[in-house]
Amino acid sequence: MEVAPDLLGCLLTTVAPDGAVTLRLTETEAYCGMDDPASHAYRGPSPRNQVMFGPAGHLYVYFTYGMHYCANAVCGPDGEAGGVLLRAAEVVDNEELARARRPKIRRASGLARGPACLTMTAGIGRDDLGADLCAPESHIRLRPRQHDVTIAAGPRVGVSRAADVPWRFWVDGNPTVSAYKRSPRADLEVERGHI
DNA sequence: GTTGCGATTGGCT
DNA sequence: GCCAATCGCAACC
Repeated sequence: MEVAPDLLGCLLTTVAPDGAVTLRLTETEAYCGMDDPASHAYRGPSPRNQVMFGPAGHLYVYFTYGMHYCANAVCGPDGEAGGVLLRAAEVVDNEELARARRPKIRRASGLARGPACLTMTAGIGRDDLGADLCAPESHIRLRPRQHDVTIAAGPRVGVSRAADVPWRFWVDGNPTVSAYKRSPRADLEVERGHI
């Protein structure tokens, strides 16, 4: 959890056959392993989530809604399943390639606005599951931020459980941060809780 | 073996 | 603002 705000402003460079794109992270969301009902790791290790239980600094990629990929930076000690969902970013290098990958997006701020948009623009897919984010020779690298950022925090997006914990972090005022939409299921959970 | 639904997006009303 | 698209996981029967 503590890592999620620290990732804001960090640079994510992905190298693919068609070129390299560098993103600056503007929105992240923490998922805290087996204590977190909203985490994929909540019910223990499985073939799908095993990367989350491995050492920190690797990439956990999952496929959702039959069409989208989302990416997490694994954090926390080996054996504990901590992850930070990369929700949004701004393109800082090779906007031309980023636009080529997302031809229907007009505004630069929309290229990596949302977790699945981010993976599309970065060229991240299933093959990148488990990639080492820290190794210098890795095709996906995460580098520390070079400038301070103003951080805001709030409830997580799109999760049906534990949506009330303020584990979503973003760069305050940044246009690439998606507008907050509360999960309809989260509302159901809240209503249930009050009845 | 079957079923329900998801850490979503983009297009249409 | 609402809804379809589309498939893998995991909870059930």
